[in-house]
Amino acid sequence: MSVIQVALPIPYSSNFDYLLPIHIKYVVVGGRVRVPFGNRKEIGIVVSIKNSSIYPYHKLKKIDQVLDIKSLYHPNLWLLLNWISNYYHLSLGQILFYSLPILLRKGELLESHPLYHWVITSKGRKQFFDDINHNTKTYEILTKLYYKPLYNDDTNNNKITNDILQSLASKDLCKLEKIIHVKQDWHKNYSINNVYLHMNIEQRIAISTICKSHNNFIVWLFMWTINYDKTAIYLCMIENIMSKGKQILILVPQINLILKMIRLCQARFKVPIDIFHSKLNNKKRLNAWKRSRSGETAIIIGTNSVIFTPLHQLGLIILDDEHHVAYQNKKGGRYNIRDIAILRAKQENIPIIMGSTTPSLKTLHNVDLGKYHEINLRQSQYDTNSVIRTLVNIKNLYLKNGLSPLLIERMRLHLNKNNQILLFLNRRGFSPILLCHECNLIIQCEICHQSYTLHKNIDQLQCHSCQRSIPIPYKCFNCGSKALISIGIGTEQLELNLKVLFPNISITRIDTDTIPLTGKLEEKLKNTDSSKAHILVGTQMIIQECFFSNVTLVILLEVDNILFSTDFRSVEYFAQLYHQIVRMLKNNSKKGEIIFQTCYPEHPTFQTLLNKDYIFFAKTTLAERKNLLLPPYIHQVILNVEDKDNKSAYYYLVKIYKLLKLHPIYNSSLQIIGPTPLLSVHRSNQYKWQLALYHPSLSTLHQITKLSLISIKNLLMLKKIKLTLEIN
DNA sequence: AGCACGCCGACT
DNA sequence: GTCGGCGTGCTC
Ligand SMILES: [Zn+2]
Ligand SMILES: [Zn+2]
Repeated sequence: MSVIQVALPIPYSSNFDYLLPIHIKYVVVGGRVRVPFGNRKEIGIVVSIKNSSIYPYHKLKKIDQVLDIKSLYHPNLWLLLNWISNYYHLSLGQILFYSLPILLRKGELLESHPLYHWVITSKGRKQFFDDINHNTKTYEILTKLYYKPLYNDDTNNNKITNDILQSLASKDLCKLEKIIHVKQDWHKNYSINNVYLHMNIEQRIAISTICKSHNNFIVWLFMWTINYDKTAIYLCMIENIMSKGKQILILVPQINLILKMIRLCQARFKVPIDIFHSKLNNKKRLNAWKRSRSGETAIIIGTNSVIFTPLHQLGLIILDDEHHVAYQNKKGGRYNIRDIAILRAKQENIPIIMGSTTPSLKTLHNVDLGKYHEINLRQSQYDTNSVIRTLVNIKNLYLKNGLSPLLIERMRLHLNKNNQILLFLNRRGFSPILLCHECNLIIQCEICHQSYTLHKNIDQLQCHSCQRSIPIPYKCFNCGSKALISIGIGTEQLELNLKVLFPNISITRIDTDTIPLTGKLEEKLKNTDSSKAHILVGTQMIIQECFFSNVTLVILLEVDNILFSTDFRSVEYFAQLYHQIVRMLKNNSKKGEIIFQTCYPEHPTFQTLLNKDYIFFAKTTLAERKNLLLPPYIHQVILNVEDKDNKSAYYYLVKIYKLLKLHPIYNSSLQIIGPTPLLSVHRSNQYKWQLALYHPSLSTLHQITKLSLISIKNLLMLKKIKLTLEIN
C-alpha cells in the first residue's frame, strides 16, 4: 500500500505519513486531502507518494478524503514554495497554505459541480414556428428558450417550474445540457484601443534592450523621471508579452494603487484583467485565482498576496515602486515580496521589471554587482532650480510654538498667494512628555517605561508603545505637586498653534487620531477648496495616500531624529520620502518650496539630500555602509523573540548566544549583536528582544540559523515565547 | 496549532 | 478530597 506524505498547516517542521484506503483510487502531489490528526481533522497538502515510511507502520492512519484531482500548484510555483520553506525556515505546510485563497484553505472544492441549462431542440424550434395557438404555456416557454437558454436555478423566478420543463423535455422539445464554459480567448485576438502609443527614441532603445533577453529570466531595474516614460515602457512590454499569448503579473505596494494601474491597462487593452488583494472578499479572491490559473486572465494586478497566484502561462512580472516599505511582508513569514517576485521570475524563467524613481539601496547594490540590469530613463541633468530647497537653522533658538520666525514668514508668503502648505511632524498628540516641575518626574507607562504622550482633546495620556491610556493626572505621582508641564510638540498642539498664528486660514490635521481608516483621507480632502489658502498638518501618512496638486510649500519638522536613529535604514527611507515630495512639487503648476527645520543644517546627509540627486545620495550612503560593514555588504539574520513575562525572551536569546559561541562553527567572521530589547514595538504586556547575526557568507549564515532553531527546540518552556525570523 | 495529560496549589 | 491553572509533549 502506498504511503502518502502530507504537509499540515502547523508550525511543526516535518510532514506526516498516511495510508491510502482501498476505496480511494488516486491522490495527486500538490492536491489537498482531509486527514485525521490527533483527535481532530485537518486539511493537508500531499507532498509525495512513497512506498514505505520511517514511521511505525501500525501507527499510520488512513486518509479520509481526497479534495483535488489536480495539483493546486504549477511545477514552478511548487518548487518556489519549497525553496521559501527552506530558506526562511518556515514549515512547508504553513507556506503552502498561506499561498492559497482562504476558501481553498478551508476545503472548498475547486472542480465545482457542472452547471446545466435548458436549451431548445430542433423539434422544439420547429414547433415554435409552426404553433398557431400562441396562448399556451408551451409556446411561452419555447419563445423564451428560442432566444436564450434557461438556467437551471432561475427557472423558479420566471414562474416556469422544472416540472413543466421536464414535461417538454419528455416531448423532445427541449433538453437539459451541461454548460460549457467558454473562455474568453484573448490570446489570439486581444485588441488595442485606438490610442497610438507615442514612443520616443530613448523609450525605443529601452524596449529593444529589454527584448534582447528573449523573455528569459533577467532582473531589470527601471528608473525614470517623467511619468510618461513609465507608462510607455510598462504598456509596451505588456503588449509584447501578450502578443506571445503570455500572462502578466503586476505588483503594486498599496491597494489604492491597483486602481491607477488597472485604469492604465484598460485604457489601452481590451483583455480580461483581474485584481487580487487582501480587502477582496473570499469568493472574489478565489475567482481571480481560478481565472489566473486557467489562463482566462491576461493581466492580474495586486498587492503582496498576488505573488503566489498560479498563472497558466506567465510571461512577465512588473513590480512597481520597488523600494516601497509595504513590500515587507508581515503575515506568513517576514520576507520581502521583492525577493520572492525575483525568485518566481527566476523559477519561471521570465523577465521581471522593477520600477522606481528612488530604488532601494539593496537593489542598486545588486545592479553594481551585475546581478540586476538597469534601464535608465532618468534625466541626467538634476534640476535643483524648479523647487526651492531650504534648511532653517533652529540651533539655540527658543521656539514658542515649534516654528521658527523665518519659517512663519515663508508660510505667510505662500498663504498670501492662496497656496496650500503641507507640514510634516512625525509625532501624534499634544506633547510627547509630561513632566513635574517640582521633582522632574516624567510620567511614564508602568509597563513600557516610556513617557506617556499627552492627548488634550480626549483628556488622556497615551502610551504609543502599548496603546494604554490613562486620564491626565492633576498632580505628580511622586511629590504631589500640581505643577505638571508638557514638553515638546505633537501634531495636535501644532494645529492649535497654527490656528493662533493664522486665524483666518483653514487647517486640517491628518494623522491616525483624526483619520482612523486609510482611504478616508481623500474623502476628507474633497471638501476643501483647492483655490484657497490651506494648511495641512500631519504625520508621514499624509503622503502615502494621495497627491496634493495645489501644495506649494512642504515643511519637514523634527527631521534630526533620522540622523540619530538606531535603524540604519531610516536615512534611506527619509531620502525616498524627500524625493517623492520634490517630485510632487515639481509636477505641480506653481513653483514649489521645501524646507527642513533642523539643528544641523551643515550635516552632510542633509547637504547631499538637498543639493544632489537620489542616485548620488544612494552611492554615498552605500559607501558609508560598506565602511561600516552594514547590509547589503554583509548578510543579516535577526531572531525576534517575544514573551509576556519579560524574562523568557531574554533567557532564550542568551542561551542561543552562548550556544553559538561554543559551537565549532563559530569563528570571527560571525558577528552576534544582542540580545537587545525592542522598546518601541511592544504591545500590552509583550516584550520583544532580538539577536542579530551577521556573516559574509549567506550559506554559512543559513546553516547557523538552522542550528539555532534546532537547539531552541530542545529547551524548556517553548510555549512562553514567540519567535520570528528576519532574513536579510 | 490544538489538544490531552499530569502535576501542584487552593478552596468547598 | 477535587477543581482548575499551566507546563509539557505529541500529533503520521
Ligand atoms: Zn513631582
Ligand atoms: Zn506602554
